[in-house]
Amino acid sequence: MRRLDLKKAQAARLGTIRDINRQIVLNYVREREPISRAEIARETELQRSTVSAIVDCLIGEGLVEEIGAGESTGGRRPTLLRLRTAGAIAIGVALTPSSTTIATSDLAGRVLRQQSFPTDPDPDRIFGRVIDCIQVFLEQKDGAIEGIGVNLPGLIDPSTGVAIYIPYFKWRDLRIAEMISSRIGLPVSVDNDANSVALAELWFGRPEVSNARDFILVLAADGVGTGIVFDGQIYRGERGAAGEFGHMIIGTHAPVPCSCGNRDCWEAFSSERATIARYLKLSGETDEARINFKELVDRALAGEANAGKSLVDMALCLGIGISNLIVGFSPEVVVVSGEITRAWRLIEDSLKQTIEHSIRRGLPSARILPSTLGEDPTLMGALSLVLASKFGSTVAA
Amino acid sequence: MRRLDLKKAQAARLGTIRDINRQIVLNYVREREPISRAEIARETELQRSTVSAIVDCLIGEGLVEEIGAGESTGGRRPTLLRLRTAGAIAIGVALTPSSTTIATSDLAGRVLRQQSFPTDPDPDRIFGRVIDCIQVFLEQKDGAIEGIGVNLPGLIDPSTGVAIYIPYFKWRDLRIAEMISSRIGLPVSVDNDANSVALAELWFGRPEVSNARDFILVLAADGVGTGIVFDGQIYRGERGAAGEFGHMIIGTHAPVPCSCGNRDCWEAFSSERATIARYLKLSGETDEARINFKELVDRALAGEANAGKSLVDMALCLGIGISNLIVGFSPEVVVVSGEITRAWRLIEDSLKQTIEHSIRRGLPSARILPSTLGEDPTLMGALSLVLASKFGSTVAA
DNA sequence: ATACTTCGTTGGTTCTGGCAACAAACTCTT
DNA sequence: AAGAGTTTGTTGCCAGAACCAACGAAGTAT
Repeated sequence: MRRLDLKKAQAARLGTIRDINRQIVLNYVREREPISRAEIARETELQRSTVSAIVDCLIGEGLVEEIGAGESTGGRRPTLLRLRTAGAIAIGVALTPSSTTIATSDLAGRVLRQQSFPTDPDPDRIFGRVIDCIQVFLEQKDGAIEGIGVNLPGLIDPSTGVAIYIPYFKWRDLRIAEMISSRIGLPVSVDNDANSVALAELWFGRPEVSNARDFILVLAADGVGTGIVFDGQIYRGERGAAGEFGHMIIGTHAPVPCSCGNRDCWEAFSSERATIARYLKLSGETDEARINFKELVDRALAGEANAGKSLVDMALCLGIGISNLIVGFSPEVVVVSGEITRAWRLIEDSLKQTIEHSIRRGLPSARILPSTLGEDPTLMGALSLVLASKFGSTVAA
Repeated sequence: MRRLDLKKAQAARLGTIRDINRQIVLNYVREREPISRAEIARETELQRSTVSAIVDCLIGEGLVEEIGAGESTGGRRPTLLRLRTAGAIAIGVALTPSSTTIATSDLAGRVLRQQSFPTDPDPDRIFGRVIDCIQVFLEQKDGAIEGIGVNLPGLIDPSTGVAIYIPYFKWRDLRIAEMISSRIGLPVSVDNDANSVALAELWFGRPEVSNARDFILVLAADGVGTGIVFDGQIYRGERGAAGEFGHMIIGTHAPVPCSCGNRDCWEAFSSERATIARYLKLSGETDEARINFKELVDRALAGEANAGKSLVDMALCLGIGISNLIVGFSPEVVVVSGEITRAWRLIEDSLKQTIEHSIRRGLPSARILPSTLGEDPTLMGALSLVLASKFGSTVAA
């Protein structure tokens, strides 16, 4: 029961009906491959002839391909269809405080080529290198790249492709989309890291997550970011500034200052930086050559008590903020992402315990799951910015 | 860029295109009346002939009517259209802890007949009376009632019409929709008070609010409820349990226990009950015949210092929760509703001050507005449950 | 008066899904 | 082994809705 936005609402033209059905058929192929025309017709209640016409069109566009006949169920064998994944179609750029990763992927989100290097704090130098790297990928011509997705940690306006503020490097108002697009000539989508990881979970996560219409992604990294998915779509708020629940107040005297300067934000308690600070205090180290969070997780997994304890503390703090979000949103699922998920077995209990404890009587809880995106969720996020636009609907319900 | 829900997605049939355009044209008439066919055609970029066909159809259904010719702009004068508001079309039932109000309204949300009585704590008795009252309204036959909307304060599942838990009366699992529908034979929509007031703001609020795609409504009454509007639609979450940010933790030692039993919820600091408790403490009264919150506001408006101070305290507490919501959602607007808005001039500064103070650098703030629905926002909410379904879209974008 | 605008309608065209019939390909029964 | 029955995918025709062009109606400006 949505209220129409008359400024944006597009009246349905003759082609709209086809656009809607094309989108639906494409998504059936994506989610249920291998699948036959007849089965799509049964599920959508479209005529087999209509589905055939649309599939012919999708095959013509190179999005779908036939892969021979399936099993008979008492009659002619169905011709099975799947996504045509030959060749690279998207480039993703994941910029984090420590490193920058660039990769190409096919239509199904499988990474084909990948390259990483340390992130240079000078914006001109790092984006110069990113552009060079993109050009190398393009010259390899193993597919027709249709777009570039970039994510970085901070406040981004995705509609203009401007990075408004990146706290870690103190970058302000970088016109990233324009910078890359003017050199490369391809469309560039830019978004916040947490939002784009949420997008990746929505499109490429495990079914428990990707089939949820409403969920929250909590990305615990150098800061704490949240991505909100509502009705199968990323909620961005005004100027793309939503999802900054990391700055929700949950207490006082955090171990480190938040990127916004305060010491009472959720982020100041639950980020990787906060956890490293706690670990250093626990173990009495004052090593300025700060230990890497990755190493800290490794030590915890190897059984080092102090490392384990600091991760558990992190989980407890994460749990407080998550419980607040569950109470307000009542999402189906909360996904936790970031390096810490490697140590899931060490923290799962603490996390869930805090949450169960503070959920109010009568209100349903939510499932808490670790990220389902494998090695590099942030990279998948960057790629999703491009891939989701191939499958996502701007029109239909 | 929405991800389709294949289980729910309806393929576009031949009639879909007309449904979409019909909805768009109807909403142009609603929002821009008086308006001509030609202007709708210009704005929607549909053909004038197409718009005419759709308008004929809407006139036939009794939703739209012609009201003579408008001004010429150098050629033939346009025929102006408006919503046909003759007769009652909806019945709304607003049940609050103190009183229950029932009213009929026309298509534009204008209240035609209205009746109130104290709310009986016994569910059978109160709903019996509600049903009797509805029947009286129906017998008056001043229109064709198409549906009944009911709201009440608590946890509701709108999809089944069941009141899961109403804290104030300790009602559990009342099948309200069924109860009324089986006696009256009309469709019944049931929802939480805050959600339905948010719906009313979305459809019948001032343009600053109703044209916002994303806003949050904070209903400060016996409890504190929040209604979340995302992308022009009410966000309900799983089992309709979203919007319970009233149970967000914002401190300790609240003046009264929350309806959930704890003393750390936002609601326990900012509700009418909390404010009355503060007032009684300030003024040294211990009168068990509790003062009405309405009276408290009257006294504050009359200049009584203790009454004013307790309202200011309420505003400060409301501000803390609101600032947390702004940081996370970045909504365009936050609407405050409830009896307290009568004293807006007394509390506006305190409210905005808390919020400005805790908004983080770099993040946009939001406009804070008092409810724009006049006398009885809750009643408008109940009516909106029916009216929104006449205009809302389940299909188009 | 005459020319030009704007509005709303009409009749024919085009696009797209619905429908029915059909051929292809396969299974199962006799 | 043959025929009956099923399932799949295609083809040709129909119908609904938007598109388009033309037109009459009703004004305004010269």
